[in-house]
Amino acid sequence: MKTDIRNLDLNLLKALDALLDERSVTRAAERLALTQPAVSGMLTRLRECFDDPLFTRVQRGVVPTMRALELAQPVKAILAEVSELLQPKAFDAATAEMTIKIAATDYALRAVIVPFMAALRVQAPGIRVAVLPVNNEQLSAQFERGDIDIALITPDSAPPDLHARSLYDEEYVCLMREDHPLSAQKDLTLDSFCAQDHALVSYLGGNFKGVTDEALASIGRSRRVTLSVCSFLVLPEILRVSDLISVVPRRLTHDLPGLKVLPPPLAIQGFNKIVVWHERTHRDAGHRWLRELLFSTAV
DNA sequence: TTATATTACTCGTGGCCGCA
DNA sequence: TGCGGCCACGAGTAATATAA
Repeated sequence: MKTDIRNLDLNLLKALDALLDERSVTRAAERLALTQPAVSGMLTRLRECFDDPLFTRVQRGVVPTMRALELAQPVKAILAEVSELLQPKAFDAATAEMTIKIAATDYALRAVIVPFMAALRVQAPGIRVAVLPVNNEQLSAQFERGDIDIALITPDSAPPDLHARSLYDEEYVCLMREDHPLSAQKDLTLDSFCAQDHALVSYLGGNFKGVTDEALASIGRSRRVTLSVCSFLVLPEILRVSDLISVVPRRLTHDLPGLKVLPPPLAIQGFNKIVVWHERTHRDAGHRWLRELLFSTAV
């Protein structure tokens, strides 16, 4: 039989390597944790593969042919490369160069991505981040195609086939301009809260009701929402130049000069923010490091 | 005498096929 | 399309034959 890669496997190369080192079928078998006949059989298959006797029998063992000696170094090199291939690739954040794609709402952008980026720039300056809008209906497909690597969402919109971990529990607070008439109140009353004109964020746009209205309805009260915007990011500017107040997630109220935060006068159900990712990136050292950084920077 | 090669057998795996 | 049964094949072992 002529040399045919289809009949050659790594175990045969390991046997050839052991035979070249030991010059004995019996000792090669001991090294490979096999029996002598097993290695003898492997030698037979090696002889067929390379169309050469490879080893000739002598009084105490076997001696390699010229062909076998030629193979010694290439075989060792191949086995070393395979061994290296099987080692998990080390990840060095300081020198890593990669792009991570994160699906996030503008809320998550400010609450999670901003502190994440501050730490990332220091620890891994070679890593680029692309933030994409969240598309709940397409999330699984986007992960499968590799369009996104991580998504920052709420548990109710998480597909069951993804890995998920809770990031934090968010609560709502009331936000208004610093010199707003209501800001003088130590505790915002329900009556003054309901009497005020409100602004809210409707992620899909155009909606004038949210979790605050549901909480009010449950106690038989209501409010007037006069502005609905589709982004959290413009809300502070609007509140600074108007008498509108707004109920917003607490993490959006950090570092907002000219605005005041008060606890809402009723219980409003908060929400849980989670991170989801696909099996495709689950074990990758770089992605694992990035996820841990995300968890450590989200407070 | 000692080490290698061969033989007979066992066991695990993968391909094929029929069935629900 | 998935599952289970059947079969063939390869690789292993123990026992034994053979060669240096």
